[in-house]
Amino acid sequence: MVFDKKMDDRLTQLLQKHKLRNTSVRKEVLALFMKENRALSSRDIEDILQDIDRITLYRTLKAFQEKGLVHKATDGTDVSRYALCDDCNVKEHFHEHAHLHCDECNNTYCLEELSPPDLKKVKGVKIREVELVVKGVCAQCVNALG
Amino acid sequence: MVFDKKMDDRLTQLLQKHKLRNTSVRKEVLALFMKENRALSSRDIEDILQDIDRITLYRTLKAFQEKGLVHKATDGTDVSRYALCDDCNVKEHFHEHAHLHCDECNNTYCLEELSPPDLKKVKGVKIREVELVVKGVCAQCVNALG
DNA sequence: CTGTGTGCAAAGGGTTTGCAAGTAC
DNA sequence: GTACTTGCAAACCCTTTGCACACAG
Repeated sequence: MVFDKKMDDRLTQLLQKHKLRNTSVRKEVLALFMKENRALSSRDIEDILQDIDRITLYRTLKAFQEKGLVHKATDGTDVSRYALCDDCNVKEHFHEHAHLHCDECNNTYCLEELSPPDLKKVKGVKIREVELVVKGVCAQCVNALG
Repeated sequence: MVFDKKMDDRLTQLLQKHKLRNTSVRKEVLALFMKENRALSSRDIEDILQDIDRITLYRTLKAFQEKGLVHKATDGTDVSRYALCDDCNVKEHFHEHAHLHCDECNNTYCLEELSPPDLKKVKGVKIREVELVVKGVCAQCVNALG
């Protein structure tokens, strides 16, 4: 995949910002995350970017996650999915948003408008991160089904 | 494992109530769920009940889940964990509670006192189930760590 | 007796590790 | 030049499937 200069610069900058080396695999994967508006599993990426080695992909996702470029999107399924950390605080890696897993298309989307409840009322435990997992049918499929 | 009569009756009744045949494997697994106050993975159960065949265990958990005796406890890890459906509506299998996964002991507990927020405000999607996934340190470990 | 559960073996799917060659900086 | 990344093979772990035997109702 060849990107136009503007896109290429953007990808390079994002990688550098997260202290990740600027390789073609990483740029392709990152570009895919920016293009798709859903959480991607390793399998999803593999199916779309067919020229990428599966093992390299696992390591790429691991590196992205460690450097705070993506986060694991818990969606209640057995498959690990990842989504871009657009706005999250990289240091804390705290994600106060929700994910919707669609029963129909089997995709997972971030529900930006939703945030988990305040958990101050829970006594005795230390809370580091909260995620809201929603299962149902996404807007696209609701429309398609009529 | 041999249970006293009272316990044995209780196990048998619970299984019958959920239209599950009354076998020794199922009684042992069910008894373990009742004893432990945490969500159990297949591996957890296997480690504790060492005489139980792994494959039978998978099938037992699947049957329990299908008959509404246990539910999958989403906790953001890669391992599937199950917890007893004490109070949930079996028909809908709707779980309005939260799970806390402890970074220290790696266990997952139900947070009964917490319930997910009302999601009526989300437009355009159809919501079937909501789970709240909390990551942090459980009460026991908070105490142990001082 | 009939349908279901159990246990073994084998296979499947996703993920990780070891290592040699290649590449970014 | 050095440290990191890539790609292939192999291994690993968790889970499912097929089949014969055993058991609950």
